[in-house]
Amino acid sequence: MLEAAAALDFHPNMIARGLVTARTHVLGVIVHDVSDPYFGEIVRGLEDAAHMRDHRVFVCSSDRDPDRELAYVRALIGHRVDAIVFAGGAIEDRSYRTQLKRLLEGFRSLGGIVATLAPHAMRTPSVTIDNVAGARDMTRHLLDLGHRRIALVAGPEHLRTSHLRLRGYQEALADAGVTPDPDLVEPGGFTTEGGAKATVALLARTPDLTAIFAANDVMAFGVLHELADEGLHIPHDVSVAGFDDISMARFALPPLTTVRVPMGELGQQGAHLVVDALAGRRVRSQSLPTEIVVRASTRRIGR
Amino acid sequence: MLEAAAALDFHPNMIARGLVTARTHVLGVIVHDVSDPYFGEIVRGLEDAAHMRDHRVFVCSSDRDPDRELAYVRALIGHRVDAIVFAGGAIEDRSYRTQLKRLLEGFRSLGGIVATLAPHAMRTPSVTIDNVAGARDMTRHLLDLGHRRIALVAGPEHLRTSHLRLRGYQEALADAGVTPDPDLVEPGGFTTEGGAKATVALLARTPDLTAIFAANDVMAFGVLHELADEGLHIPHDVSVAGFDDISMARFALPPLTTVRVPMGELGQQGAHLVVDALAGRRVRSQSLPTEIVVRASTRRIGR
DNA sequence: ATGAAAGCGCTAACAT
DNA sequence: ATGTTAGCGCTTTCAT
Repeated sequence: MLEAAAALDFHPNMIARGLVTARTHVLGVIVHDVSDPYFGEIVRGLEDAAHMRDHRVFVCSSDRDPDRELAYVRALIGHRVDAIVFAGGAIEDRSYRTQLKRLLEGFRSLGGIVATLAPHAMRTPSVTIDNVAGARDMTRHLLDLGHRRIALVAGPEHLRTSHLRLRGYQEALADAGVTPDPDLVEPGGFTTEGGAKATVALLARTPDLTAIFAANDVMAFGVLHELADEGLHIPHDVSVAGFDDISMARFALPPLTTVRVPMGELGQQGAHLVVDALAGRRVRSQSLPTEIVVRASTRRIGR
Repeated sequence: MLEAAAALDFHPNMIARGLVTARTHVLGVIVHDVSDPYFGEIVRGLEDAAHMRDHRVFVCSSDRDPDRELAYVRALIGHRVDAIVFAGGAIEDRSYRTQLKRLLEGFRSLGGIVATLAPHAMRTPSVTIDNVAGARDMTRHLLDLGHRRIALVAGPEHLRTSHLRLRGYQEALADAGVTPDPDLVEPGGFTTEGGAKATVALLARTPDLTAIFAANDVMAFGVLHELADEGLHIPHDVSVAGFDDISMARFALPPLTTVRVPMGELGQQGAHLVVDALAGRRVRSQSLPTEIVVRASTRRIGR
């Protein structure tokens, strides 16, 4: 009978099944933007592992807009997804947090699972990396290279991930006894455009900088671009470092020194975590290691 | 009563609704790889428009593997998605085509809609660009700049999009009376890695080339990288052009001359097309315009 | 062992 | 206008 079904391309109706089993085999992932390489790679990993374990995934790009994010969460609950995965860092916004919390309580009472792939205050199982350590390591690397005037192109202000990477940078400077200079820190919004703009500001304000650490690779591309535009040579005049190691990073000119974040694995482990939890297995949060990858965009200071 | 529902965070069950209305408000999009910038931007556009019109989207990265693609189509049918959108060009494979055709017949008989955002032989409504014209225009641009030895880093061999872009290149050369040289054409698999490798091969085989046209931007990044590695200056020694205009293209070093494909709009129009069709409106295929965007990676030949 | 029936949460068609 | 009921395609329970 099963062969007959297969031969006739009979497709059992997951919708009907979902109604009775209360399991839809669908996961929702909320990202800032799927077309951002960082999130694209996470979604790809998540999708792969989910597909392997017979689950489908809804992509939801929120642009970090609280209302849009909430609207997506409501829609996902309406579709009775089995789990919601928050891929990006928490948006620091009081009203958003309260509303989200309420929604998620309802979702959980429906049997839903929530997980995060980035720093959140919520007590949900998560797969993350240590943002503070990553930023500290890279800053230390720059320090070891002899740099003292190290600028940071930071992430968006209201984002937890930004705070953590900023803290890592500050900690490394403090450890090395370098006086922190607020003028050396400029937010770049985690966009290439923003990275370029921040570079303009930094160059004007602190022309004595010798290195620029961008809190993500996408911004580092903007830094590289702007510096080249100014006729500055990298790494001769200025060293540049990024964070994430998106696949384009090694093809930047010059190839970008960066903190490798295993985005694909973050997504995969995230999928496994929620599917395991749905199967009733007890799951635990984990932290994946980061690693400095030194390429040609950074160099020892000085002649 | 409705207010009470809203206040209590009551989320009507779309699953149950789907069972009776035979509409799930879910779209499936099949892409080569969400983490590829080209597809990432398409998915983003599709998702935006779908979300606006109250539909959710399943992402399915097939890696252009026929079996994986077929498996995804089966899964999507099982989930009774309202529509399946094929974002990538047709895979030229006999057995795959037959099987796909059968599956889609079943899907249609269930009331499903199929659409494509790239060249396919299927007679489905589509939103596309003219790949031949785009490649012809760019080749002509290079020709106008005085180039005669123009290499092409082509796409994967079994892909319809590759054939079309190759044809545009060939047509422009023929129009200009330039003898085509098969040695100037090397496939690069539509990956950055492949673009770099193709460059190595081309440089060895045809050292007299003065321009390299990569059939997509992702490969152009590899070309740029490899050329820089060889100590060649762009555009002084070699002009480089791409295709797609992914958001990183203007931040390449030097900024990449390319054929602008409106990926986001492709996705948006794709979503509107299928949602309109689902609403019973009669829809028609459309072709979106491409445009040459000249940046710093190409220059007039010459001494 | 196999088969019949109830019910998941909705919508639509019906009756009041 | 309102309320009631049948049924969507499955799984699960219960009777045979």
